[in-house]
Amino acid sequence: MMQKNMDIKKIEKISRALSDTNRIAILQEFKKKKDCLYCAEVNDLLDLAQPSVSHHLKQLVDADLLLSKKEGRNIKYMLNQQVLNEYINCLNDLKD
Amino acid sequence: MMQKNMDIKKIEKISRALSDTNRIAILQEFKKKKDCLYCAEVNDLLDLAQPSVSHHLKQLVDADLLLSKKEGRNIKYMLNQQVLNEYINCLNDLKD
DNA sequence: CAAACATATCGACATATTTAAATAGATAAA
DNA sequence: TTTATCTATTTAAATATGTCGATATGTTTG
Repeated sequence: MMQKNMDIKKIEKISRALSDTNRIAILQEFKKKKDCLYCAEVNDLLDLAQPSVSHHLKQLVDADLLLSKKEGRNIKYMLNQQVLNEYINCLNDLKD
Repeated sequence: MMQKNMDIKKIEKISRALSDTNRIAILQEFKKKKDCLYCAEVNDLLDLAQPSVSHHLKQLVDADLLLSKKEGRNIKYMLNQQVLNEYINCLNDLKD
């Protein structure tokens, strides 16, 4: 079931997570991969030190835009389509 | 004509404009009003000093989310539905 | 168990953002 | 034209954010 009303603090948090070119690039990378991305792939994607990448991934996870799953010593990330949809719905509600 | 691809810097700028509860509240206020908001109404809406409100409105205008029109000594703001739509389209493109 | 690997956390620094007081500019009213 | 009103800009202070080196934690491999 789709939650229609995100509270304003949640909208702020997601917007802030989206307000960085590195994090947007991470999200866009999901289109190229099937349905998941590994931490190491994100490290290769971005021209940043490992702690910085870790920081950006944490922002996205904390905003619930990404889901993470530990697989041995790797971490798998998946796009949280539901939260992204809820966010888009809130933006659509701004119109009219 | 709808521009489909917003560049990553533009997405960042709009996201950042949306990453503040005061600015989100401003945008949500457009639903209650017919199609425009005056600067003075925004001042009444937010519990902030006038220069702070001016700052937030500038962020929204600089991101092209708001259009402004001078009317005498007042300023009228309108939601830029086209840019909002383009932004939403970019977010939709992240899915699948 | 020891070494190698993957990711997270800490500490420090530089830059950006939010806020408000003071002031400036532009327009309307008296 | 003087005064009041509306909005923007400047300046400064507090807080937040992005970055990386160093290090810690957890996991696999030898």
